[in-house]
Order: sequence, then structure tokens, then C-alpha cells
Amino acid sequence: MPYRAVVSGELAKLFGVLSHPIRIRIIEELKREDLTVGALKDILGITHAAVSQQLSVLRSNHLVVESRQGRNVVYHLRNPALAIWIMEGLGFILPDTSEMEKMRSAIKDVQNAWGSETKPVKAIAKKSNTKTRVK
Amino acid sequence: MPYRAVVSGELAKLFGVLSHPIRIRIIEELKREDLTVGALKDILGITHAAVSQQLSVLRSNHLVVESRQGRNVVYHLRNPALAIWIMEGLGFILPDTSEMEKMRSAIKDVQNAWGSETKPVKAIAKKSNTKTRVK
DNA sequence: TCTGTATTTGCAAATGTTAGCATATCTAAA
DNA sequence: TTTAGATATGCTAACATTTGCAAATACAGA
Repeated sequence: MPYRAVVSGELAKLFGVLSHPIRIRIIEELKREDLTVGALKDILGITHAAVSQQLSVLRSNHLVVESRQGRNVVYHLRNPALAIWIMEGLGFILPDTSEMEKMRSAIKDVQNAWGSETKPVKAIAKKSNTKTRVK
Repeated sequence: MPYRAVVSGELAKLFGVLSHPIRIRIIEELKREDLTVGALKDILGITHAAVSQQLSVLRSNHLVVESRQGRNVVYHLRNPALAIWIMEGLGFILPDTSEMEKMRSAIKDVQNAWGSETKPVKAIAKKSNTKTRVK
């Protein structure tokens, strides 16, 4: 039954794609509304190259989909449920005791924020760091 | 509102912990039953050092808990719901067209396997390779 | 229509950092 | 001493980040 190895490998790859704060942030923002590279650059406060590069990772792994709109490229989540699933992962985080309370309140804030900011099923909307290691 | 950065960082760290096939496999096996390092070594077919190393990553991130039993060390999931949540991530995997069908059936197999092998909800019980890159 | 320019995005290379593996050594319990 | 685990070290490969440049498009002017 080698399928276990295959599937755990695919899952690991998915988790690898998500193991970057900027990519998490991008997904978080795309849950609210479809955005261009420029808009994400402003929201996240990073260079366009950084945004584009992280988007290319998400794109090549089919988590986001692009669609050109004139000179802009608008990105949206292929499966919006992804953002919800990601947020559920908060339940498995056990913060360090030092940062415990800060994290607890932060998690609650985000849970509230994500809960209220429901993405309007919308049409063609148009406007507008850190490193993470394991050991 | 810097909490977004804090939380996305914590989430990214969690995903980083899970971005390794062996660690996924370990969680998968620990969902069925608590296991020792030696047992995991046999099941996964890797060296005890490799098992111990990956367990230390899981342990330092509070995903698994150890308990000595004589000369053995038994590991179990801190929160068994973690395994279920991980499996839900399969829904966001879009396999390459080449491997499409193989993956589809593999995913179904695993979903079935995980579905049936339910770990007894038990109380305070006390008993008893590949690399993954993103781009 | 054609041309030049600014805007937006993608892509590639260079550099620094880190994870994973294999091997070996070390510690704890019986 | 033996068995089960944990940890340290060196090597390799992959990742993150920045910088620069190329491609595509829109728009203004002739």
C-alpha cells in the first residue's frame, strides 16, 4: 500500500506551500476579495517582486487562479474553503507561555475578523516578513 | 493591527512542522494508536535516528506528547483532532494531470482507511521517505 | 494607425540561510 | 552491559530575499 507515502507526500507539499507568513497573508486577503499584485503590495507593505514570487508559488500549486483584466492581473482563491480550513489550524497552536496571553487574544481577534469579513460572492472587483522555520 | 502578522507567522510555523512526509506519516500512525520510537521505526522503515529527529520537531511544537514506560518512550497526539484536520487538507490538492487518476484513487483509499481506523476516543489512557519541497 | 512611454507583472540570477540525512557518539533504564 | 532514544556534526540541496531586466498592455500624440 504505497498510497500512504504518495498521499503524505502530497499533503506535505501542500503544507510546505502554506508554511510562509506572506503566503498565508495573501490567502487571508484573497478570502475577503480578489486582488491585484499591486493591491497586495500595498496591503502587505512589501515589494511587488516579493508578492509576485509568492503568488507564483501559490499559482503553480493551484491554490490561486489568475485572470487578466487589462493591464492588471487579478488573483482569486481557487477554493475559498481553503481559507476557512487554514484558520481552523489555529486550534492546534499552543503558544509559548511567554507570549501566551498575547497570542490568545490575537487568535481571538483574527477569528472574529475572519468570521465577519465574509467575502461578497462578487464579480469583477477592481480597486485599490518574516521568516518561518520549524526547529 | 499587527496581530495578523503574529497569527500568520504562527500558522506558517505550524504548516512548516507539517510539511514533511515522515511527520505526516507519524501523525497518521499515532492517530490509530500510541506508539514507541521503535514501533514507528519498523512501520515507516527508516532509522531510529530519523524517527527520533522528526518526533523532536513534533514534540517541540507540542503536537505530540511523550511518556516514558520503563525503557520505552511512548508517543501520542496531544490533540487527536489534528489528524482529522490534516486529512481534510486532501480536499485542496489538485494533482498533476499525469498522476491525476493515480492520485484520485490514492486519496480515496486513504480517506477510507482513515475513516475506518477510528481511534477509540479513550480517556487518560497511558499504555503502550521522501523529501518535500515547494517550488 | 503607428510610435513612444509609463505601468504592471513575471522571470532569473546571486547570496545567505536552513532543513534533512547519515553517521557516530552520548544518556538513561533494566 | 545491553537496549532504547536522544543528540551532535558535516554534507548537500532547497528555500527566501533582493536586484535587475524583460514582456505585455494602456494611453497620448502625431
